[in-house]
Amino acid sequence: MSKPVPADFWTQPVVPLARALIGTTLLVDDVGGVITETEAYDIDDPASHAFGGPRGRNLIMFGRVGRAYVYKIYGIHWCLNFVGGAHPGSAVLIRALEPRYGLERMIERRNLADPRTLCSGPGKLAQALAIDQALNGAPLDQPPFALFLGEAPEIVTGPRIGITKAVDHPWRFGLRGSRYWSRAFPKDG
DNA sequence: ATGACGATGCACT
DNA sequence: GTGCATCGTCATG
Repeated sequence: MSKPVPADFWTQPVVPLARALIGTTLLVDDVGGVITETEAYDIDDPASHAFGGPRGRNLIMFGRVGRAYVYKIYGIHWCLNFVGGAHPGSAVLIRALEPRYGLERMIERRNLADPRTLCSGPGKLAQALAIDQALNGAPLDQPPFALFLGEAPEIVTGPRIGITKAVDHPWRFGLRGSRYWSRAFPKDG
């Protein structure tokens, strides 16, 4: 963990932003680790909650950058996004991280001890870091959030997971060689 | 290893 | 009523 996030970090286009977030250390209340997997979602993107313009739950995506967008999926799991990009209506889904800090609290919350699967998926990550609706709209540069850039790592790329529209956009990014992904990336990536 | 399936709430038609 | 930016469990190869 090293330098804090520069002020213009969040206003770069969302795809480079999603790449830049790989290798970043994310803490929520001192629990977290190194982000190993992200996905970009943009406004002109049928798979995005922002598609079709500002309404209902997606309003946060059209608000200030550098904030959390948290939503519930399948009635059960929470998912954490970072609002950012060159224009309103874009965000980065945080899909996985390598646990480094607060392992005991993650293990409690997940009721499972294998570090490999503690945060290997957006729903698991949210559960391990106690992300829920209460953090929707919360600024990422203030507690309980803390974010620290690392050295720029090597990145692998692939199609996004779990969507049925715009399936061919290669907007999923991973920390090359990490064992802490939700699923493998296709070869060559 | 891969695949089916249910859980459970809410946005949208 | 339908469809999710998912996960754990169960079954089968």
